[in-house]
Amino acid sequence: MSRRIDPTNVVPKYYQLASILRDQIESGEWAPRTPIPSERQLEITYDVSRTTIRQALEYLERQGFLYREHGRGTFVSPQKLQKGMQELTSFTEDLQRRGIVPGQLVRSVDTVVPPPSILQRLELPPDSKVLRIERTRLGDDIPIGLQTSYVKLAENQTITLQDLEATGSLYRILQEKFGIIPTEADETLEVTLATPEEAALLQIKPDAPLLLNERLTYDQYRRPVEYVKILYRGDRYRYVIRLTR
Amino acid sequence: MSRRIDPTNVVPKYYQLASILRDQIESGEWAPRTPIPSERQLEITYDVSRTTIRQALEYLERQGFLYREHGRGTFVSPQKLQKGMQELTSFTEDLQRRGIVPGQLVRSVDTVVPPPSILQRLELPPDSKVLRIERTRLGDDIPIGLQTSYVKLAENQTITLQDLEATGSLYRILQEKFGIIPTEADETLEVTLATPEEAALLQIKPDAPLLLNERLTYDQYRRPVEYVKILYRGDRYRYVIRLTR
DNA sequence: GGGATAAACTGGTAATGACCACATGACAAG
DNA sequence: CTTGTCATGTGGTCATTACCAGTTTATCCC
Repeated sequence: MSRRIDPTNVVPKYYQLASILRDQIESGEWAPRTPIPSERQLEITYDVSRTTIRQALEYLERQGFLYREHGRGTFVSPQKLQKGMQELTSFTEDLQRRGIVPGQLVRSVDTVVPPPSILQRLELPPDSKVLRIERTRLGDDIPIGLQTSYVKLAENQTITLQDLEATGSLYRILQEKFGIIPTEADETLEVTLATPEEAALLQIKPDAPLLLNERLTYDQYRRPVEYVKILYRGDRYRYVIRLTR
Repeated sequence: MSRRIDPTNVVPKYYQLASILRDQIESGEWAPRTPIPSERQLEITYDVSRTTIRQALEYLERQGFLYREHGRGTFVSPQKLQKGMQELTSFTEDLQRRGIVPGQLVRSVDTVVPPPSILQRLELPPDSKVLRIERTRLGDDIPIGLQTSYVKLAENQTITLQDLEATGSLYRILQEKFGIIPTEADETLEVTLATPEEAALLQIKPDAPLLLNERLTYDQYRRPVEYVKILYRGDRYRYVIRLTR
């Protein structure tokens, strides 16, 4: 056993346990496809109830680290499945995970009245104003995507260029400044062709094929908070996703 | 209260309860954004323990029907979020859900030695044979995608054209005939251009932009079972996905 | 040796009871 | 009226106990 569970810690026990077990998996101490100790054994080892054990295991199972077979045991997932790609992540984390150095150029931050279709998706009345952020996404310093975000904010809330350049992450700002946690999102992907303006910004030819990614993000109260449109260079970007039944 | 829980039923109580609650939500009896009864109240109403209540609620929460707010209650999700799109579904279900009549032409079913890159992804030794299925996917009788599946099967297992035409679903065959349950998958999406052959099959011009969807599917034991490549017409298909944190 | 059976595992479901953390509203104090 | 406090209701965490349902292994019997 590597670490122990601290009963006085404010972090829940099941979460502490999950962290410990995840470490054992990621360090290779427990090999893929091999069974981990049984729930009754873990109960003894870590001196917590089976309730807690199962809560931790279920958490790791949902993240793709473990899988269970009734009557046989709980097993470590093959490494390929351990990368939790099913989650709602930002562009930044996404590229980092793939070994590409992410970067961005903020082209503009302003307040506008967006097209009606976008207002409707954000569940806002006509002529409402929202924050618009236009960015160029970079991978290893090469432009790979044009991103336009429309963010629903309350009257007294705003985000500045300085905020964005300080953290680089819109999601972190939303969470830390306004307590808004992006929790769910609907996303679509389709093919389009570059307009001359888009082509210039992406340093490609007009009519070159692009991957169009649209996303509507909801917060922890299931209110739409952000509509995003990203145009990716077709030759430099690939969208990756994990699906679970 | 509509239905009751049958304690003698082989179906677990939490699952029975989840079905009942899901019906109340889908029928509109419980409106979006309104709180459902508290866990203590449901305990009394359905005469089961809070353990069971919470198991049912957690299940529905993961499916997107409910969301919780600590200290406030459990709420019905907005309808848009109730469609479980994050799941591993087949092409058929996918189109049906979007109101398009799905169809397919099975172009060929045979056994081949696939390219090394595919063998590697299926974790098979060089020169292994796999089942190849080539299909044209139709939406409202128009070709919208070319699908090539490579399926890992044991020596004594095979799938025939008749099997496929009977059910139309490869996944159902895998499950019912061999007990293989597709559980997880890694998927990528990118842009390519149509070769002359592909263009002919899809009734489009050569070099027209296509959406390339590759998928590696794993079974309940986390073994790769199927590699799929689908080429969609860029002007007739849009990929839709739900993301959850 | 072969085959049926039973014991000893595994995870899955369920009940009960306790306490904690957070949100809300009633109410008293200023 | 405003502010702070406290009671109450909500979901979140945890321990304990019991039994069920699959799987594997040992064992007995032929």
